[in-house]
Amino acid sequence: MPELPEVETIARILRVGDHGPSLKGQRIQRVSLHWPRHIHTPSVSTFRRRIRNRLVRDVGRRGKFIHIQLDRGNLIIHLRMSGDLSIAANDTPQDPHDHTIFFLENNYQLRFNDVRKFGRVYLVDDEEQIFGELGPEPLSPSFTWESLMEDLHKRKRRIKPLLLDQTFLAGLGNIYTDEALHRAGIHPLRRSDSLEPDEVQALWKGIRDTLKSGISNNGASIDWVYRGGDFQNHFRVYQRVGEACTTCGSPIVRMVIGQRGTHFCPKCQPEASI
DNA sequence: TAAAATGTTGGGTA
DNA sequence: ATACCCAACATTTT
Repeated sequence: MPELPEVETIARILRVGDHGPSLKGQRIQRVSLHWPRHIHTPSVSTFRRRIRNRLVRDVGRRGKFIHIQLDRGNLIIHLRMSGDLSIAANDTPQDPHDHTIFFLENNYQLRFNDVRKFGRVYLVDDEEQIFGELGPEPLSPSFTWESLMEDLHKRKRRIKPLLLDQTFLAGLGNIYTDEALHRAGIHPLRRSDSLEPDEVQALWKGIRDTLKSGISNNGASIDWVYRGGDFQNHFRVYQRVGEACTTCGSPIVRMVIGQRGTHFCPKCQPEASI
């Protein structure tokens, strides 16, 4: 479940606990690797050695990355398409897709479940090794509509793929990008440097409102991956092809842009003046 | 059955 | 250097 609100929801659960202990304050005894290619940095053997006996100081998020601060170094995890993290007691039966398991001192485990195996795990001294290339955090106070307009006008790209580019803005994925563009009334093929100030303001607000709504609903739970999130019931365009636009009633359409399915309302997001 | 799925990355073209 | 396309990664679902 990989976009900003889902990652934020998972990070919060790890940080404060849910119906069980939190990860914060726990010590990692060892790691069990059933799909060693999960480990991206450093080498698998070095990773095994360096993760032992590390104490978890805090858990946070940057873009779509989970950031686990240790007493020495940083454990950083990207869930990609199908990853999920949970804390489970040792005696809770494992799922066949629990590929990377961290054993904790309190007889619990941090389990990285990942059906499609696209996820990645990093252990680095300086988190900027991983976060350094990321664009701004959309919910941070330093992300303003003026800064967004400045960045948009530096480029000449179609707005949808640009918003998906994590070096441009960190955290948006396919669902929240489509939802944000609909809220802003902007066609996904519009050129970034063609957006007028009032459109940029609407986009800025659309992005932030969509993400905040996603977070307050604990993210979206779709397909076979379920986490208790509810945002899938609030989609206005995503996977609603042929259904009525919540604003004007027109049928939602789908097209492929930059190899990603893209959903929008042709009336509320007019193609005119692309 | 072929297509598509919440993501990224590397390679190639213009 | 910028913009864009395609394939790849691995698995499941429609």
